[in-house]
Amino acid sequence: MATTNKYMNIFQELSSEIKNGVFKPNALLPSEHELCERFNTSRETIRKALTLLSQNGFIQKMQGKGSLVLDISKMTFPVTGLVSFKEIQQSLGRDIQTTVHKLELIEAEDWLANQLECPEHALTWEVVRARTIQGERVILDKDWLLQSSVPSLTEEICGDSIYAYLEGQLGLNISYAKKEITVEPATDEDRALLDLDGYSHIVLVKNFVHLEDTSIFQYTESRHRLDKFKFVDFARRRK
Amino acid sequence: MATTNKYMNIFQELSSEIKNGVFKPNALLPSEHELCERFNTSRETIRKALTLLSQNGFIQKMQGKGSLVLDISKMTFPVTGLVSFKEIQQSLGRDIQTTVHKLELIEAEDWLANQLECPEHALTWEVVRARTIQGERVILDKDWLLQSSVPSLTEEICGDSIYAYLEGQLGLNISYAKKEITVEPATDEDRALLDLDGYSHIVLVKNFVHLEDTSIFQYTESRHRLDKFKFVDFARRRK
DNA sequence: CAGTGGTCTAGACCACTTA
DNA sequence: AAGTGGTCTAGACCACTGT
Repeated sequence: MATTNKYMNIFQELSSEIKNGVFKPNALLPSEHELCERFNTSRETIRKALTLLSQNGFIQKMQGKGSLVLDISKMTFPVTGLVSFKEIQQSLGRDIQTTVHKLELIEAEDWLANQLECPEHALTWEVVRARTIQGERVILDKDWLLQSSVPSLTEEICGDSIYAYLEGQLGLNISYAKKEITVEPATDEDRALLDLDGYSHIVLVKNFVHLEDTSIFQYTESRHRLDKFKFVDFARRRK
Repeated sequence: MATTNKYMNIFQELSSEIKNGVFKPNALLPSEHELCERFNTSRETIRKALTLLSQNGFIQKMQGKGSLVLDISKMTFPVTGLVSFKEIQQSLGRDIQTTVHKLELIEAEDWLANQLECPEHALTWEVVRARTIQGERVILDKDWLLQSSVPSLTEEICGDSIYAYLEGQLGLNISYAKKEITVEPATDEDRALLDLDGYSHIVLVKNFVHLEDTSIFQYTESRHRLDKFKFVDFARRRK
């Protein structure tokens, strides 16, 4: 829970107080000066925490006035950014089953080596999983992970959350990702492993995940039935 | 060009140097200490500029090593965040025509008042525009703007860029927006005003745009033909 | 070890809001 | 005028990377 960072701790404490209604929407946070006293720290440190709150949609800072608490309930929260399928569904309190259809160590073909920006024939875990929500198989997740970063992988881990294993057990440092969302014709595999319900197309979310050394170690295709797809994004205007 | 902010100027100068190849991908930026000397400023100010570069995908900071320049060309840049249709298309060098189908001042019905979080019957500009790309009408933009924020609106402005008018002429301060992306059945209006090419569904991007006082002043539905939709997102992991 | 970035401080000055 | 947030500074100490 407690990270070593002062401003990170303050951010987490304030954000959970907002979530728990200690600070209500449309009210003002205590002033930066007051927060300095409460957390016994300097103003720049408080400001780093407030900047994080602002970037994550918790508050709106207004010069001369204060920091206004935004209404999180209106934001279908935080589905944007680097959040795994499981984290999102858990936050919605959904009931999900995962079926692992494939878990193999393969050699990367040229198209895959291209996506992963790795040498051809690099050893790669290929994982195919279907996600069942409320009795319907509506998402097909296809993952490729470089074995150089992930030495071993078991069906048990894939049935749970790969992310939790990577960050928790392996201590991999994920730093950023690029997502691409498009709509594509459904493949035979989609029709076999999903309940497509007559839809001829699927929403394809490609995800390129980078480590702190900037190398790609995971490429994911998340294939969603059209009517079960939703993406929410919160963005601040950069002047 | 030159904002009053030192760190903003440094961010813009460094980012354009990266774009122009002064700093090449996979090379390191000068150290923070060196940048302090070059820009004649303190280290925290340099670090604010570098944080912006990092958040926007230009660099990856590595403790003990330095700031690595990322390969922007791989990022289909910056389609994420609060960028208007016109800005995106211009950045891709595309050839676009806009047809204004409707431009009326109406009273907000209940569903619209709900989206805009405004009183019912509030005076609202309703704008419907079709976007033609390479000869095909593939995007239908439906905008609603509160007249209290936008007193007048002409067909000429709508044919160009509403955003440029709002920020440039009216001086409106847009601060953040929430986007929702889903897939919906095409309506009769979609079929009438777009070249749907047989597709039964469209990608719907809802956009709620907020001002600095946090009020919503614009609600937009951007309806895309399935095969002409693409969304790119760059996200950093928040630990 | 020297050099890098990561965090934190105490204070300064400015711009904006409200009364 | 007093209180708020926005910017900037000069310095400190720490953690990590390389040689």
